[in-house]
Amino acid sequence: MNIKTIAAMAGVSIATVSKIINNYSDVGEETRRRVLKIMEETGYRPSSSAKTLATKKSSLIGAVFAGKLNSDLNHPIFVEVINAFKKQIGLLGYDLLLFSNENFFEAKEDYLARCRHFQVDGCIIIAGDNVEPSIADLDQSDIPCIGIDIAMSGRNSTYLMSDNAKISAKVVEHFYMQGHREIGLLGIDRQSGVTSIRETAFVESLKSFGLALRPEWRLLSADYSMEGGYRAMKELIAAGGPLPRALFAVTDLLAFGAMRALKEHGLRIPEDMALVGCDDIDACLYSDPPLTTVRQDTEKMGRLAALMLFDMINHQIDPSAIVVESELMVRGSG
Amino acid sequence: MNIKTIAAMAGVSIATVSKIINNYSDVGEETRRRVLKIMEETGYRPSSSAKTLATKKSSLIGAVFAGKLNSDLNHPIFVEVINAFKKQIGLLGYDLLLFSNENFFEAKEDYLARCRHFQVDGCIIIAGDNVEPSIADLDQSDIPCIGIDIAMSGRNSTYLMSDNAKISAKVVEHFYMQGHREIGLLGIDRQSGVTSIRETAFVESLKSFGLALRPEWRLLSADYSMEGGYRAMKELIAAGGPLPRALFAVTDLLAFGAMRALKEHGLRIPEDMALVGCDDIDACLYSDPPLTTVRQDTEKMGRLAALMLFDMINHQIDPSAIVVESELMVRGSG
DNA sequence: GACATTTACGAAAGCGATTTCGTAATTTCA
DNA sequence: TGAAATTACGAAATCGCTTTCGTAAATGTC
Repeated sequence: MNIKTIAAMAGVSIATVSKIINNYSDVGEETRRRVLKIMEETGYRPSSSAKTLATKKSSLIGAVFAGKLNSDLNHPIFVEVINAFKKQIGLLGYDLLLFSNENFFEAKEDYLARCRHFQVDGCIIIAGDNVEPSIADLDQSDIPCIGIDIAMSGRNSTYLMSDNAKISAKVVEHFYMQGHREIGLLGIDRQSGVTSIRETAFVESLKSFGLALRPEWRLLSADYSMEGGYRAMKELIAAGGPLPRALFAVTDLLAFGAMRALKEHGLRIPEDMALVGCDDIDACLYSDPPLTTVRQDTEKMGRLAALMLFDMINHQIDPSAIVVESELMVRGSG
Repeated sequence: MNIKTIAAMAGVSIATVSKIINNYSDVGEETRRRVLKIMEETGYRPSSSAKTLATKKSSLIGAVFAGKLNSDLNHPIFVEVINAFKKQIGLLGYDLLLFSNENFFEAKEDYLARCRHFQVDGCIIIAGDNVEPSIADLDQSDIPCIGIDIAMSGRNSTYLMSDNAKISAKVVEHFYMQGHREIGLLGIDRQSGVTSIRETAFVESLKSFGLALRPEWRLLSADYSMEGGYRAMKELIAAGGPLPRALFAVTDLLAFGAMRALKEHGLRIPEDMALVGCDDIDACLYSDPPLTTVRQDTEKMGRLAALMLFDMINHQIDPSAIVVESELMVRGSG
């Protein structure tokens, strides 16, 4: 079932059928109706590969998961972003191509080559920590790209991220308003990614309130797991020194770990220690007490990303980066 | 940068270049090396659309989210399955095409048409409740399909699901061995999908132990949300009658809801009521107490699905359905 | 009524690959 | 050494669609 079949059935040339498909004006009204009817009846759909070959447009958006979360759809925040993105981009007539990055046959993951291979019209890059350098090629290429949680600098690229500095400021202010002065930070043993922005901004923010972060209250986890948060808090308690009365964990998972450690030692949340996480993953609602946290508006992030990318593809505008506001969700833990 | 460029640079015909790309044997060793070198240096990659057009194979797997979870990547279990699937299918040389199903311009979601449009080599169908009828067309088509949590019957289709009946049996046995005889069920106000299998199997299993499910201990939620579980449990408590000593929730989220309601009334878990969920979503580890649940081996499910689909595509075998064993994860709640 | 426009359509040349088949050149073998 | 077999390559058709350009017929204009 191809364009030739339709043309033959309608008694017209394939050029005419093509013109009807693409809404050209130089087709007679009666002919158009006749061909349209046949297409409807036969359920004909033009081949995407032939169309792409001819037009160099694929109506496909490539999705790259870069850095530490390589290939991981299974990330509480990003899956929400990509989901919202997919919805919106679908409304705009595109489908999402998830690049596999498990192909050991290729020494290096050359995302640019893969984008060209599939002739994607645009690309979304979801970034964890330690993004691989090949992303830079994509960034600098002529393919419209939008980065999530990664700063892009290319002429056809832009990015979108939460205002991570503001997130920390909001938490500090929240603690301060509640009367807390003994405040700790549970962070990550790493110097890259959005969480490190949160950490430094948190310290800065404390300063602006005339507070300093005591070194022993700066807890460090080796990873983002609950286990990491648990261990860090255990160590702090074991050290026997005074504990902070409020703690900001740069990630909800870390907060859950800390929460467990605190409970094991009979400490109450928030009475003995107020606890605030970051990201607002689903589980915040299921924990006991429900975790106070900073909500990243993932739905908005995904939707905006799609809208921006669409604009870049179709009007080659050169947009500036987008910063999405976050919201403090005050629940039971602090 | 196309095959013609490479051919010109190497001083051979495009036919020869193509043969080298596709590992034909009738190419001289020296020529092969020379062309390969040029391809390497220029970073040339054949166009996917041209290749697909010529071969009718796209190296693409279509992913359809059908039924109640329409378009929702954001589902605790399925996202893990699709993630594992993506990994494995990537190793086998395929990429994943996520169909958008938000395109209002098409009255009905004709997945078969879209598969043909993109000439996907195979298709994975992730199914929630109330699957739309158009899935049947896909099922009966010549396109190799694998269903997750949906029974497929087509000649080129198969499916994979957890042994949901066994899941319930395991829970009943667990409760029984712990000495529980007063057992309740928290289910869904619906007659389709895997959870209803769990419900009926649970009742059957109780019977096999000589137990009956008291009607008032069969709690019903309108949806799968935590809120639903919370409300159902609230009502049961408000009714004032005797409470079961053990409860199986067909979904972890429902269990979390019930857990909250119980806590609000000062009831302890598991001392006053043992609670077991189903699916083992991440949050089970973060709840207090950690939720005893039945773990679906999503990693295995995704991997097996990919392997099966690959076999179906490449050896047109006609495989039988796969049932994946689940495992009871005994944690703090029951 | 003669000429200029407009309308409606089709022929044909791509797009970038694959694949069949033909054919020189080379090797094998009796 | 001559015929047969093998090797190494290329010409050309093909996949299904888009798009330019040409043209016959219909329409408009004065």
